[in-house]
Amino acid sequence: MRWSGTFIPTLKEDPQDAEAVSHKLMVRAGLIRRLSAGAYTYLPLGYRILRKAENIIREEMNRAGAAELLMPALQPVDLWKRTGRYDDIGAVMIKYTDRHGREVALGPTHEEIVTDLVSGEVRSYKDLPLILYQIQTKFRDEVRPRFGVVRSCEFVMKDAYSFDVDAGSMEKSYRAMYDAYCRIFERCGLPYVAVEADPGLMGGTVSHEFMVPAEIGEDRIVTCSSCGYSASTEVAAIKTEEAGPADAAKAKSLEEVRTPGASSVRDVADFLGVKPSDIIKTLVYIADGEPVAVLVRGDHEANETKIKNHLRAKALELADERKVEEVTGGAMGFSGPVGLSIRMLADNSVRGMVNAVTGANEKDKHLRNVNPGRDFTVSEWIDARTITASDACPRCGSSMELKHAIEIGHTFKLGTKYSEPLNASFLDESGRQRPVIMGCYGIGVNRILASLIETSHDKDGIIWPAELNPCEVAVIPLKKEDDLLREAERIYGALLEENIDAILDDRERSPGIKFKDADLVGFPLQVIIGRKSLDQEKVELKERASGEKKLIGKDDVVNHIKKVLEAAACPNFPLTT
RNA sequence: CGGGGCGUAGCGCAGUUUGGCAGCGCGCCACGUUCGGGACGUGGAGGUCCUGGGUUCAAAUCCCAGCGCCCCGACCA
Repeated sequence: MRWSGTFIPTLKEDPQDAEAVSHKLMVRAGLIRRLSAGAYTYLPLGYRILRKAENIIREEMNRAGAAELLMPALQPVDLWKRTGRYDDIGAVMIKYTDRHGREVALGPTHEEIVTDLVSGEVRSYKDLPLILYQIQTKFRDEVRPRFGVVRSCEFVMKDAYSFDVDAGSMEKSYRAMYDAYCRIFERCGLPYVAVEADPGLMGGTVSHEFMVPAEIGEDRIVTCSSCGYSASTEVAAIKTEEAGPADAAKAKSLEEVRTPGASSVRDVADFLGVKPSDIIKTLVYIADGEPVAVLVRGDHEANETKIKNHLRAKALELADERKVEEVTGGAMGFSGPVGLSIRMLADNSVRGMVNAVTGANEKDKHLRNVNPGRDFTVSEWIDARTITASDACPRCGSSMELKHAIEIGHTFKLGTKYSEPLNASFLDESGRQRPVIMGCYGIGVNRILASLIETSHDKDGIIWPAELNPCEVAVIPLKKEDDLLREAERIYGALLEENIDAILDDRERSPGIKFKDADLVGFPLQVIIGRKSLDQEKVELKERASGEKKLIGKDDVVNHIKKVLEAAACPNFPLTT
């Protein structure tokens, strides 16, 4: 590849519409350009990286025994209606009505399609197990596209689906995929963490998210360095030493106080001179149409995933002002548990609270000295709040770290959520019809690039790992002089001969520009051919990551590069299945 | 969808408060000198000031409406 003719529009300054480091660098290095919010063009160099990531994924999926196929992005919506996800996912699904009046979706994911496919073809236990995958563009009408390719409306996903005869067999498929994911992210040079997660709309019981800690991450995870426990904050359980009942002897008598205008926890705490942890926050939710009150301590965050899972609700949302008034009889912001007759869930930490402050279900009024048990009755004590950095590890009790992270992969044990409604079944050895047991496994390929850059860059540009980069070696002649150019051509040609991915910077530009661009784009190895070194029959080899430069004989440099690349390649990971 | 910000040459921006010739830096083109970390000189090209409407002798600038983009929130597989 030659620089001229490849279309690598690099930028000296940050684009004004980018905030995230990875977004800025991808635009500056000439990897992507925005078409509209959430839709990006991959320029030649960006596309090369994307394809390298895809190939790493391909190699590891194939190695794990999965088979690649390609399904249509156009999907008839009735399959989605059969699994009940048409309503669940409806809003993010991009749909249109075709000329025959049929409703068609642009695939946001493919569980329905692949299950339908398999249901028609798999009949016997002898056809199983089976793991199918594809690498394809997905479409989602995102509420808020963000951070360049981190959350876009059109993105490349590797989605895999496993089909097994029983749970034990599915466990093996799941493990094979999980291990393959570890190898993939390792080879991509990502500092990833696999965490326990909530399956959400995908369904199933168990799921793992593969996360890359990064400031711009939209998800939050906790990790324990002592025992290795890690989980999404959506599901991380709280260690419940706070579950003891209140000390009744200390309880003072209930008292109503005026708190004009003070409705937020902060305001009420300041107004009454108490701590946020002395306040019981009362949230009114609507779960599948039914009102539910949820009590958490003032300094805690209610965890909607936990609440939703406890209620086994399909939809859970905070009640609006009108609904709050209807349910509590009081103004929004002044809700409290005393006298409230709806179903009431409370976080375990509320149980031990003595003489707490709550809303009085009346505008501008709160209650003091509220005591659980004496003043109100909770229907269910549950773990209803989100873990914080000060909580102990639920497994070993040590302190935990809380980080933002980008989700790059997600694996699910689905069970029969799709195989049952779509009739994907097989005959077992005894001739009995049984639904296949499924798993599904996704990787956001674009996010691999963005999260790698997010975690691997310096002031000059991007630092790519050995296997994932726009090009392994850049050959850079510094001057337009015949012998320099001739030597550059020779080395470039010899690298290609050796199957080494190389780019020749054949532009007539000043050395400064070539140096800056090479570091910005981040070619891992750079062969610099200048007057000073060539006069001694040598060229300079620069390592982008360390910035280290050495002089090497011009006839030895290709062999030297070969060795460096071999040493940098990731070792083969043992297959555990 | 709510809150905030932005929209002027390919890119980054000033000019808008107080209406009066469309600007700066980088990039681009030509010529010359340069050539080891974004060189220099001289000359040049390049504009729907986001769009539409209004006010005015006069609008990038004031008013109204709309569009686009970014950030925060809500939401999220």
